[in-house]
Amino acid sequence: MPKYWLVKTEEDVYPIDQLKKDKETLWDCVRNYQARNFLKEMEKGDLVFIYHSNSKLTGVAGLAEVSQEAVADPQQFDKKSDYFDEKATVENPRWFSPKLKFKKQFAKVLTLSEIKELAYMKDSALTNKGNRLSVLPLTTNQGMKLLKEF
DNA sequence: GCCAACGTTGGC
DNA sequence: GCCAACGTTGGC
Repeated sequence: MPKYWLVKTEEDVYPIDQLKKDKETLWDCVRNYQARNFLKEMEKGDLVFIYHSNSKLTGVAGLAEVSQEAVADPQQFDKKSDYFDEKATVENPRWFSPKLKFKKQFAKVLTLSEIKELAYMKDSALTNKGNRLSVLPLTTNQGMKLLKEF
């Protein structure tokens, strides 16, 4: 049974269209411990909703699948990267990135306000107050029902 | 661009 | 370990 997750990306930075073109990408540059821990928990075959935050249309735009479990995020070792972390070493990396494979782009973006009206989405890190986490788990029930909205 | 809600850092 | 100051996220 695959688990369900939701990851955020800004439409300007890495939209679902780009994932579609790339077919597969390393989900890197996440620099938040809670989010990192969820990235490490992802298993091959898990389903991941792609959410556009800070965008013209804020909401769920598509679906991806975990194609490889998390490895050390290479950006943390690259001095020239904005995501360089001087406290991270190859032997003891701090940040991790799974590989995500494009599955589908939804015909329309399911907006945050629409998601908030769905009773089964009432209790999630996405709809609760705060909503700053960029990687979050959904329950199987939420994931399965959300898929049917498209 | 504004602002609420966090998360992180660093002094003590 | 506490907490103020600061930085970031994300909705609007």
